[in-house]
Amino acid sequence: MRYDFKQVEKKWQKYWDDNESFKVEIDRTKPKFYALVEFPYPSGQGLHVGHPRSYTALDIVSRAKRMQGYNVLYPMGWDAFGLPTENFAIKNKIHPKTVTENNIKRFKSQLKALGLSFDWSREINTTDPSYYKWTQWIFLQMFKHGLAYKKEMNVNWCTSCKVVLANEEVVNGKCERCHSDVIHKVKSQWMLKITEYAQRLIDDLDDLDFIDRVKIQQKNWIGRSTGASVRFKTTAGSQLEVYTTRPDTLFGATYMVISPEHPIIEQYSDIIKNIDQVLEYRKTAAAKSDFERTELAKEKTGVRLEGIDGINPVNGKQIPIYISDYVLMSYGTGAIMAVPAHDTRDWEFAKKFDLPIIEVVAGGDVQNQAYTDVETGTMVNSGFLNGLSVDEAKKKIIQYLEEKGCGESKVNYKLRDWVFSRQRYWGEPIPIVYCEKCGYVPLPESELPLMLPDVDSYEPTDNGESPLAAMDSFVNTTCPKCSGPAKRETDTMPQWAGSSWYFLRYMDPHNDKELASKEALEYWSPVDWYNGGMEHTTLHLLYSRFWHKFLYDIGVVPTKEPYAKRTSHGMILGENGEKMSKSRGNVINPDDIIEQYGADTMRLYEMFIGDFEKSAPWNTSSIKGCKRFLERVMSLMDILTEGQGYSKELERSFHITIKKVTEDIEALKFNTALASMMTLINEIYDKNSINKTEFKTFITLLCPFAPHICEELWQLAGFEGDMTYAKWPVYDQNKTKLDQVEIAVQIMGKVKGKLTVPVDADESFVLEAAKSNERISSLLEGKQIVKSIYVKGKLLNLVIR
RNA sequence: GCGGCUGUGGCGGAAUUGGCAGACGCGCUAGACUUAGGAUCUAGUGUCAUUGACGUGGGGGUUCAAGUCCCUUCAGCCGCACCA
Repeated sequence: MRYDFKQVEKKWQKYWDDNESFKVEIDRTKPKFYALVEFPYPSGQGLHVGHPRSYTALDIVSRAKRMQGYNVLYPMGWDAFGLPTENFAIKNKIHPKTVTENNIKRFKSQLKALGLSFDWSREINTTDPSYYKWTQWIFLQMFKHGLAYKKEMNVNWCTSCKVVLANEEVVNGKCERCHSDVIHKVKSQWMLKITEYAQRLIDDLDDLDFIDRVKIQQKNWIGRSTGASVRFKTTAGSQLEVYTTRPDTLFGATYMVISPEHPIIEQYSDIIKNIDQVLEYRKTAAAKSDFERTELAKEKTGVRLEGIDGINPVNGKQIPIYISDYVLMSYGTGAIMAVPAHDTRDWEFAKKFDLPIIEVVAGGDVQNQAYTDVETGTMVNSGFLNGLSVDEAKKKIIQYLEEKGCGESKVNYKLRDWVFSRQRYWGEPIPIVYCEKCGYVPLPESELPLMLPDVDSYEPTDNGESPLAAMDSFVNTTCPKCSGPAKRETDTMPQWAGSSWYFLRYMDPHNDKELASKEALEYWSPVDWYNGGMEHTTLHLLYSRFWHKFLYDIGVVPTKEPYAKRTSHGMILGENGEKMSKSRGNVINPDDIIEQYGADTMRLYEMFIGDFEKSAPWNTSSIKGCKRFLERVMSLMDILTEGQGYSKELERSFHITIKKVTEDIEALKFNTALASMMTLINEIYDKNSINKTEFKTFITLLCPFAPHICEELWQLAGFEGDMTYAKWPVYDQNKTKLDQVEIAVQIMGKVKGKLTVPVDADESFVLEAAKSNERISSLLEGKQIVKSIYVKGKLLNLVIR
């Protein structure tokens, strides 16, 4: 039978739409299953071939789960605020709203052409005021709970986007998006206290079914370290506090270093004799971009603070204090004790400035190289610590510091608070008003959503102000508290705001009283399976876990974690094995593939391309294999007989295939699931007939992968009911087994022959059978069997002498 | 530098987790059908050698048995990076 995919696919896409086949409601008679894929940013380029890999995978899971009796929520929406849209709008003089609408239209039709089983009645859009009302509402709750605060601080500033960037958005000192230089600017910014959740964000990973590399990457990003806080007295009287992970090496501290921004410089500006030189160094450091700062990392620079020294609390020794940009103000206390013998950076600095290097952990050659091994080594030159191991010394020194009141154990995190302001137009307005009298005042919830106004120009400004700042009618307002004159916040939220909670909105997308009803949240939470890209591990995934934990704390959501399971797909590369990009000229347009081969073939190919979790190069000629397979599936109609029940020849193969496909879907092994169906169809053609029962099983197994053709065949074969909710086939473990198996006979580990034996034959039986085999017996002639190893159903290995 | 991952035919990739390496697909070779084929079908396809040997980046080890475990080394990819 001919396979007219164009007609078939159109027909069933229309059928699913007309019947709202995938629409779900709360149904307590069924177990629920919430499958989620990262909603796309509707860019002007349209869908990338990478998108369908993730969407098809969870579509397969969703379709299989529906057939297995689950009430499945598989939603889709648009993460539509963001810079590219705004930049396109500026360039082409179209309102970002219009650009967004057009892009969404295109994306939506592309997704529909793939036959994905989304519940479109739950479609959401982060730029819709009825959506961002609740994004703003969550921000207000954070503000009220002290988690959103405004702070004058040194921020990352992209010189091209003209916008502040979060630490997570700076890559190698460049803007993640446009790769322009990132410089530092002191600006007043809205911040979110993600650091308050650092420990819980680490701890709660333990109970989650996330792939390991996601857990590891999040833990590394949060960067917990344990050490001690130590307060050094100074010759100027006051104290200088440092953080160290190696308090055991305190006797080896021969100098101290403060970061260029450290406030002690202001404090002692009249005591520091070379203050001009110090301020000059600070100025130079500030002028460097992040990129230069890391680029120049090899060569240490610094200036000594003349006229002020630190005093080592364990031995009273006076040690010099330096200012250097290898110490960061944003970590720990912005000051360190330097132990050149046991820290590589301190060692380099000490060599350059000719400072003493005192060995306090034996085992290395500290004049030539810092010795940083903590596993072995004994304390030396360390007074009361001498002879102890590093671990013991740590405990003892902390005890000592606590007794003396000049230090204690301390935990530090690399994670910083989240810079939440953006100086751009196309984002959620921050619902805060500034009043001279009352300070920062939250908008009353009744005034939400605070609508993003139409402005004359949404060009970004060089002075670091949002385009909204130029709009007096928006800016000038009255204080909700005292009714006096006040000014609105004009920065907007970052793109990550709307996506930090969107999975909750899908549960109850049209609710105008709450972000979602208690009932819906209770029923659908948590997301059972969330698939998305590794690139979001330390951005969206971490941010949304943070928001969700906050919402849990204030009693809005019922679970402390949003996602029960997280998996990640590999990238689809260009045919040349490089990352697909316009500049490399290796971009494959999904529209072309669907046009030429059809959506089912496209879906199959994207799953068959390789291990789902690994990246794989696109190969247009390989698609043919999937197309041929579907044509062979269609042609099963030609050999279909009226018989019922599994035939003798195929029964075992069917049970094996059902088992394999069922298990592989759960395990993300879509490639081998398909391979097993290909093997089965090859067997069916060898036999050259298939009956009704077998056919039904086959197309049911294939339906999640290639739904259009299977629906068509379901109808052609005259099967009853809606295929979307057809019963998933079950396998019988006993029927996957053979009565007779072929086992390998090895001599000294090399295969020398094959034997067919009953599946549960014992060793002596097999040994006898082997001996009576002509070839084997000739090899055994004159030899003695020293040992025989028998693995049931697999092999017999004889060790001879 | 730190953390993580990968290395298997001409290509994409399988391998029940220590048990017959190369499933499945692409490509290729030969044949059939055909006015024709970039369609379809059939057979073959790791390498070398006429019986057998060698083969999972290299070297070593454990084991009756290693792609899988251990040590070592090389190559590539990704993430973080002066985090004290």
